[in-house]
Amino acid sequence: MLTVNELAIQANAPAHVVRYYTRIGLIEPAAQQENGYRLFSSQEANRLRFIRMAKQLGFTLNEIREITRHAEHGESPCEDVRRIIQDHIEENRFRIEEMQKMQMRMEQALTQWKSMPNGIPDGNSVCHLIESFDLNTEAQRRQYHLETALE
Amino acid sequence: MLTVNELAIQANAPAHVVRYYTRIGLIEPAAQQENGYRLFSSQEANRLRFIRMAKQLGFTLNEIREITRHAEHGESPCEDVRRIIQDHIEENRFRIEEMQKMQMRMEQALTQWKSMPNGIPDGNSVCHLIESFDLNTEAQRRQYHLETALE
DNA sequence: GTTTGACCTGTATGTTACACACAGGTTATA
DNA sequence: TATAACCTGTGTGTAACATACAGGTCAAAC
Repeated sequence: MLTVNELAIQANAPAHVVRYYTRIGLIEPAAQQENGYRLFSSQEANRLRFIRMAKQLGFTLNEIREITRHAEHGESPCEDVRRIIQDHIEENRFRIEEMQKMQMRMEQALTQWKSMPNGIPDGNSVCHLIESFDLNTEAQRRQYHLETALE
Repeated sequence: MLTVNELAIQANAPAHVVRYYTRIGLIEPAAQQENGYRLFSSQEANRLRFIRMAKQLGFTLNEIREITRHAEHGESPCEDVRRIIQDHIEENRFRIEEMQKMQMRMEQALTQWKSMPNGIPDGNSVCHLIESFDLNTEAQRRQYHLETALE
């Protein structure tokens, strides 16, 4: 039987994460010491390792919960796993694109601001750097055309 | 004077976001109708537009709060603005890389799994598809170090 | 004149995956 | 036996909204 900390070490996860997973019922202690400390079976260590791997693959904890629930009823969760991972791949593609757009906006802003002095705020303006930021400079339009032409 | 909805339209933000920003004190109604409805000045519409713009550039609401607080005290927030966006650019680069790695892992998993039959999980193996996937150990070691380094 | 319906209001709570604080328990060393 | 380091469970805080809820407002239809 493993305590929280021992389980954490075995499954290569922070201890507070073990406590969190226990709290939301993703893993379950097999027994309890008289002092209230939780004790886990080594089977539970396997489950925790599985959870961490699945998380590495981009599954949410709720999805993982679904998968393990299926598995407990003896049904094969693999169809679900394939479907979920397919969804994640598409969602990730979208997210990565969004982040890259954000990166471009930020870099462009920094470039625009290089030649601008720091201003002192009046009542109307908070920060003229941000307020004057122009997404549609000539340089970016050219960049944009280049990108879309490649799609 | 603008109601929540009118302000939302003017600043091109969802109304529930206007309510949220009001609740956390990022914007402030100038007055209140007898029925409790909030009324905003057009200057507040400027501020809201600023907030939305800053968010587009990747600033968090807390950062925006700091910036506007500086501006209210007559201090120029521009230095902070430049520094913050520089930090965000670096952090974002890291995150994009991580996402791309995860994307690769998932695609790799799908390919590997395509050639395998579905299995009925036994007590030990929750889903042999996932467990059989040979996780990129290098990536995981780094992830773990990142997590433990923060403790 | 009232009733229907669309639309609006504020507040409360749910979301995700933890991080941190707290008060107290345990264990090894001095 | 006292002290310090470490561990325990529980409670609350976090970001930035999204959703639900119960009710208010206003114009049009009857």
